[in-house]
Amino acid sequence: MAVAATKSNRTASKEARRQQLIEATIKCISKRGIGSTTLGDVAREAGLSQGIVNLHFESKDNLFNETLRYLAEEYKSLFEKTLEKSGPDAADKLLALMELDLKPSVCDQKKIAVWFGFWGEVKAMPAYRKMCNEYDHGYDRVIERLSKEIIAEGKYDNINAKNIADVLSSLTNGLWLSCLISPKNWDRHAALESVKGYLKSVFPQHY
Amino acid sequence: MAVAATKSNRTASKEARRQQLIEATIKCISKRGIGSTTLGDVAREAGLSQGIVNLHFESKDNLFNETLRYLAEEYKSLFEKTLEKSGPDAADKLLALMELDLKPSVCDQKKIAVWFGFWGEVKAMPAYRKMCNEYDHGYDRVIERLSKEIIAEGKYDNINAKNIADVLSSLTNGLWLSCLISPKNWDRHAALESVKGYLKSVFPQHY
DNA sequence: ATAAAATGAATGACTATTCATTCATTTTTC
DNA sequence: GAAAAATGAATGAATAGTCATTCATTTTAT
Repeated sequence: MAVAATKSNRTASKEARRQQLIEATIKCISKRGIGSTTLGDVAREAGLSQGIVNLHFESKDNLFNETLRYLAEEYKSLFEKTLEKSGPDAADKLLALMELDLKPSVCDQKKIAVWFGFWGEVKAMPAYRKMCNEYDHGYDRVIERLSKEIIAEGKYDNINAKNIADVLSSLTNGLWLSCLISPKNWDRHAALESVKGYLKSVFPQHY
Repeated sequence: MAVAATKSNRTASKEARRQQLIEATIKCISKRGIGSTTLGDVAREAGLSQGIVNLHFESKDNLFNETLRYLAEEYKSLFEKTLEKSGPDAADKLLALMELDLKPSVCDQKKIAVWFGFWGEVKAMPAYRKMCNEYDHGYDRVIERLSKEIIAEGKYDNINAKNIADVLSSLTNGLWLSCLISPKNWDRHAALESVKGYLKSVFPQHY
């Protein structure tokens, strides 16, 4: 059992508190949106006191930045693990990565609400844009590289790996948005079929 | 010349003022995000006084709702005009609608920033979700119907019109998001090629 | 002159941040 | 091993700043 968990509720380790507050922030943002999430809300959600966020995060801005970074790191780690464990072919890896994006742990209403909340504020906070760009660019390059391999293997003509990567990343983001806006009609299985349908149509020999 | 335009700057018609304030709102949201757009900002952007928004829109909430409705109506009208004037075949109509989404007047950084701003707040404001759903659903049905026609014409096997419609709408939203987040690398032409590439791969006889 | 439109200072509600105090835990002392 | 002292996490009331909204007054149009 981790040390932090053995401690009483009153004094948890600094790291555990930060984690607890970030999770409360995700819940609050997904319930109320960024605009109407107050530090009081976050503290209440975490079952702690008014001043607690400033104690651990210095400022509201910083809490939000760290929350975004937390989600970005979590995704990054899943992405890398997936890339590593899937295979052996590029086609398997590409499919595994697309499946990852639609897994319940990634394509989760709470988390998506936070992502879109931040994207909506991207103009106001250049820090968000910078962070998003840095992470996303890396993923796009991986997808492009895998596409290139598949294209070479299949001797596909007339298709462009960059183009495929663009479509796949846009498609994923778009599917997430539907999940956020029309959760009632949202169907994880149908979404995956959409992605597979696309892969089949561009790489018919592989899927 | 329209009547409104002939009036002096000081006292414009009610409609012209509302329009002016909605445009100022779009500018402000695209610059600062929804979260930090104040009524003072909007008034200043419009070159008017502090209390002006409440005079014409009653409340901030109402101003934001009307702004969203304005954008939605503007798009609706473009969509209908495009559907009507393009053709004659379903394939032409479908392409024209996809091209519409990437035209500078629609795929415009300022407007997209507003859309995503609202989407980010969708959890907090059920009114937004309702409005988005109502409009979007109508477009999806049109796209699906056109896809069905194309499928029938081309006797395409193994493809599902609903699926195509989902992909196309997700793809568009995703391309808009890239335009918002990475405006530096954003390339309208490449985006259109991505969409065309998809159409070609699912409807090879038509595109 | 009257009505309509616009102004902008004033109000009041809300909320991020601060900080003196409380409390559980750990360390030191004897 | 028990009592005393120190630590630092957590609290929550108080502060300070922001901003939506109101409204008495001014400006403009007819």
